[in-house]
Amino acid sequence: MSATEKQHWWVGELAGATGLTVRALHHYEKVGLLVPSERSPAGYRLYGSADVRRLYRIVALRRLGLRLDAIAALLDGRGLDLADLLGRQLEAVEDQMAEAQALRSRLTALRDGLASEVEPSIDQLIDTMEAITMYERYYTPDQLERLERRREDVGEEAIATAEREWAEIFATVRGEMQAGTDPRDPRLDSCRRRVRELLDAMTGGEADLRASMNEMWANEDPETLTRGMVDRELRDYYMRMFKAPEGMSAG
Amino acid sequence: MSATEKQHWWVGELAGATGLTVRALHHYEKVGLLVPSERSPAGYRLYGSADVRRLYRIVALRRLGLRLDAIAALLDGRGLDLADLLGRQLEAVEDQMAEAQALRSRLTALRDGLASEVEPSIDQLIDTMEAITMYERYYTPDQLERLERRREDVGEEAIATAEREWAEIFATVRGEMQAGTDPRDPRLDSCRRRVRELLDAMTGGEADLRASMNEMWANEDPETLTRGMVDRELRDYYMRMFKAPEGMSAG
DNA sequence: CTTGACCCTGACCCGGGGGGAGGGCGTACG
DNA sequence: CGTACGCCCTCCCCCCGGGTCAGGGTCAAG
Repeated sequence: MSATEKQHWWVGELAGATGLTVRALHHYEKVGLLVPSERSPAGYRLYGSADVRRLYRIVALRRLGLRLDAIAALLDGRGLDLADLLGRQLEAVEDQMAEAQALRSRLTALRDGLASEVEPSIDQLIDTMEAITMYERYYTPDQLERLERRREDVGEEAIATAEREWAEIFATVRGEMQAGTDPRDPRLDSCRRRVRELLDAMTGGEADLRASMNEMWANEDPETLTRGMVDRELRDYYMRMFKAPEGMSAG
Repeated sequence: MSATEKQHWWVGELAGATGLTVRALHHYEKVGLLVPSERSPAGYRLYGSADVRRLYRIVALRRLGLRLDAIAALLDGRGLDLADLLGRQLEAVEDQMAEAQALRSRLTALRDGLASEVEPSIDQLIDTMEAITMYERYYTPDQLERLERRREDVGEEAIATAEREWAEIFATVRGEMQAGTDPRDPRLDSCRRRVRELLDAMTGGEADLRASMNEMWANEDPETLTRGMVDRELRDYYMRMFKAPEGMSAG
């Protein structure tokens, strides 16, 4: 109680010192998180040193993303297992990171998917979104992330080159199909080899990626998947190219 | 207009089909995003096939995290550069990912920092938070992430071992200090070597981490930094251990 | 006494709906 | 033909963490 020590602070001083706004301090009072211990005769809020200490704790806890009611409960010692609270907070943050990552992955996929268009239309955007949704049905979030990282690693040019290669391959295969060539004919060996190389480049040889890709390729509409480049007939011919001759079951 | 084709849907059907709630569809109508083109005599909302198509687009765009007003603007063709919108959305998502990552990093650091306590108190939590805030002042987010990854890589046991080693080193150094040994005395060479090894283990030999660490070590209160293990006197003695003899300037 | 910076309360606003009250329809079954 | 059950309607308040007025009082220096 020495006369030289400051007894109380006005709301503006505290706001300036903590980086909060006056309005925020009003709000904290309203929800019962920080009620100034005194008022001046004119009704001004007067915060004592205990209030100030409490405020600094509030600010620290806010940096963990805790909600105001959780902070109040903590500071007032009302139950709440600390470790448990932090654990649940961590879980919530990880959930929202996963959500944000999914969003980002969709947005970048969309950007890449629309990059070739001069002025992309909403229709194209929706189509691409449907393709993305399809991908999300077949790949786990983890797999999608790995695919994305691979795309980043190989770079845009390599991807553009690969796209052209696929187009060439499918053109060649379509030609053989229309010529009536047997899909297992050795004449298609070079195509098969190039396909294997391309797939290896896309998946980095990871088997689970390959499995998910095959699953999608077998079940989904190829026209949607390849944006019109491959129709069902060609897709079925293509799949027969890689089937072992004995494995032809009637199912 | 064939009689066999369904002309319209009730809200509940659409809600069930899209995974939205009836309430959400009411909301979309209120904000003008999706207004059913008809009403039954009793006032029931009747959605036509165009409405349904629009709704599916809304759902697709919502998966990008777009706001309802942005979606309405897009679907109504009101200006809005598509690429620009997606770019800004991506930026926003990346901001919120960075924020979530900062939160997660604080929470895990806190968990690790409090792991040694049986039943951590709020006071200890606040102290640890202050230490974390200090770290954030000296390391960039990127550096913090690298430090964290290194901690994960070396594992808990190695960290605990390192902690014990630091304690031993500081005990030894304190002994020499109290015995009046010159900080540059060769007798401390083995300590210096162990310190260098430990720092290398912590930073993986990355120079910028080392620089930030030195900065913090030089400027901050060592008692806070080491939770009371090192006081200012010992810190200063320790720093002189690594200074070149000629480099002693008066500034 | 005035001026300018500070303070007060009260109220509405944001986003994307959740939840419920109170009451009207649709339709299948007895 | 009644009735039971599920669906639908509108209207209203609630969440969270404050932002942003509006309208008026207070403090300290000149």
